[in-house]
Amino acid sequence: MKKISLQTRIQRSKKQMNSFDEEIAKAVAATGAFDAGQAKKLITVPADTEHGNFTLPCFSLARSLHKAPKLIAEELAPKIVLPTGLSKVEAVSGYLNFFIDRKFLANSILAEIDKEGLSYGHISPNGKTVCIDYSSPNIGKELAFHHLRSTMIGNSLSRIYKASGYKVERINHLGDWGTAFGKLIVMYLREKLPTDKKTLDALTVKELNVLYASFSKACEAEPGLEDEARTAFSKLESGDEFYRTLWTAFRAATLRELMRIYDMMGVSFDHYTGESFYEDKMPAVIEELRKKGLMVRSEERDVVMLDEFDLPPCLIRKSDGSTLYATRDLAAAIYRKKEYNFDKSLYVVDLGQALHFKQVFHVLKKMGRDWYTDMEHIPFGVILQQSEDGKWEKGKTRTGHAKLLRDVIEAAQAKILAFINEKNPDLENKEIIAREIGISAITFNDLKNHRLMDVKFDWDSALSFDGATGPYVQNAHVRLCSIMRKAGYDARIEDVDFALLTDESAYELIKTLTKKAERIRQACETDEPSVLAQYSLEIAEAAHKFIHDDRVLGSAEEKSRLFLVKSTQIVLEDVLNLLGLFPVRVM
RNA sequence: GCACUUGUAGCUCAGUUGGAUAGAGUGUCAGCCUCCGAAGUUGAAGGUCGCGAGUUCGACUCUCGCCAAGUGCACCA
Repeated sequence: MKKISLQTRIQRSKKQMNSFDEEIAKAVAATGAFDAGQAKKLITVPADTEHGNFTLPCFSLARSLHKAPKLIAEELAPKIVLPTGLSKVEAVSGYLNFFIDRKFLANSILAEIDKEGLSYGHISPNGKTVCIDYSSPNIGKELAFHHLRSTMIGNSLSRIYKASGYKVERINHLGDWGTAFGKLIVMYLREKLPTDKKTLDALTVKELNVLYASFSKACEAEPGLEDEARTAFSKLESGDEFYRTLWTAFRAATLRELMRIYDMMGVSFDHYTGESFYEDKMPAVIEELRKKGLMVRSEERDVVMLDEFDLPPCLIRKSDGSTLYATRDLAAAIYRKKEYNFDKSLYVVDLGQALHFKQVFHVLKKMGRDWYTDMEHIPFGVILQQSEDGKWEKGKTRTGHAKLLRDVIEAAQAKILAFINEKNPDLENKEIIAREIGISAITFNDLKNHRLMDVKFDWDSALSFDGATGPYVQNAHVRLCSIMRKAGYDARIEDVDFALLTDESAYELIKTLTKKAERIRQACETDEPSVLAQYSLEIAEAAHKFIHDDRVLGSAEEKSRLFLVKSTQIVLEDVLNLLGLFPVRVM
């Protein structure tokens, strides 16, 4: 007797899985009522399970056939020869509803997860490169709470793109150049702080932050200070060695603290090419603009006019000759295209800068860089916190009242730790686990809704274990791990009887697992980590319900159910990874 | 003034790309642990999908016009 290899079986079932809609379309077309293309377009997944796994509305035929849709469906249903893997077709009020064979579904999906593991649902390399510019904080300031959004959205997107087959260049475009450094230098010298090497090497961000605050304060009494700062930056830009020494020290101090926090959050980058990196690449850009006659003199400044796009002019150089944000972004865009030859270049930056990016992209267009269409601003809303009078407000940076990210992380960790001490005091490494859960909770709170929504941050709901939260999703993962641990052996697909995984709870869970590839695709296409955050909730819910309804250990169905537990854990772990959450195994 | 973003249950939000009776969480009320983590689960109540037209068999979804809130709009980034 010939045995069909597992490999062949999987390939066969996978093919059938991915083309259910096509198979249905073909089967329907065989009746002569629809053509296959038309039918495939109409087939959707109904919201309600009662209406099957796939549905085909027949309303569009009503006119051409001069018949009620209800009748059309009823006449069609008995004529349809069901493709493999489908168990029945039903005609209900104008819809043709198709039902998948539960056993077949369980078999094909679990075999696929068994074979592909964590990368189930991923796409193999497509040879394309995407640059993702995220986090990009300003040097000299500590990471504030609102920097979290770009960091976490970008971190998640970089993982999602990698899972979608892209080569990803993760870029931290540090704000390490610009007038801000003029301010720091002015203040540093004004306060007569020591400038010997030892002192400079030991500088901390905290001290720099104090300098910023005192600069703002001093400005109120002495408005001329702003000009002084601009002059100082201009001097730095033109190569003053002493200023350069100070700048290097400021940068190094900030970077040390940044790295510490990124490590803690599990965030990393391939390139720390900040704005200063493009310092020597800007003259060529300016020269090109001049040569092409795009740069004009206006009110003492050099600008590129963008009237034809209904946009305000883009400033290239200030009246003192120093460069601006846009100049550096132009140089950076051109450098990245040359260096990485990207197919896509993303900028994860808050919504407030939409106009700036529009301008930069259009200047590139005028420069004849037709790849400007591959660049995309990925905007997001701000983080709001509730004030005493109940109003949602932005955290403010200028007044220095903004919450520091490290304080927020510490507070979250403490809160989770207190909870662990109450529920599970003997847990090993509980400080680290508490920190991972705390960071995940904050991250999840940030990613669970659409990017463009403002995040209304509320401690109690973000760190709660109930509802749509990070801890809730992690708890589901932990419970699955716990059952696997207690089983004491590794579940194998050879021991599974798929007929035992067809009850309502198991079926719903399996159906949820089938959606992974589609959700990753959707998250990537729309640059929306929230798609996967919502999906993780769906998985957690279905998993909770399954282990609530279907006893695993000690049951007659143990081996089959344990395998479903394992498969679910694998899917959930990867989704948590894609979101940038820590998939903890105990808590 | 112009541009962009957002309006869905008391509150915080989903809504599978135009499909069937608009769904979760939270809060309120009522259930479920001799049983793998109750950090869970079941149910009740809660709606003019901002307003008004249009497109069509069908609109929370697409188009247009209003209204409200937020954010940008030439020497910060």
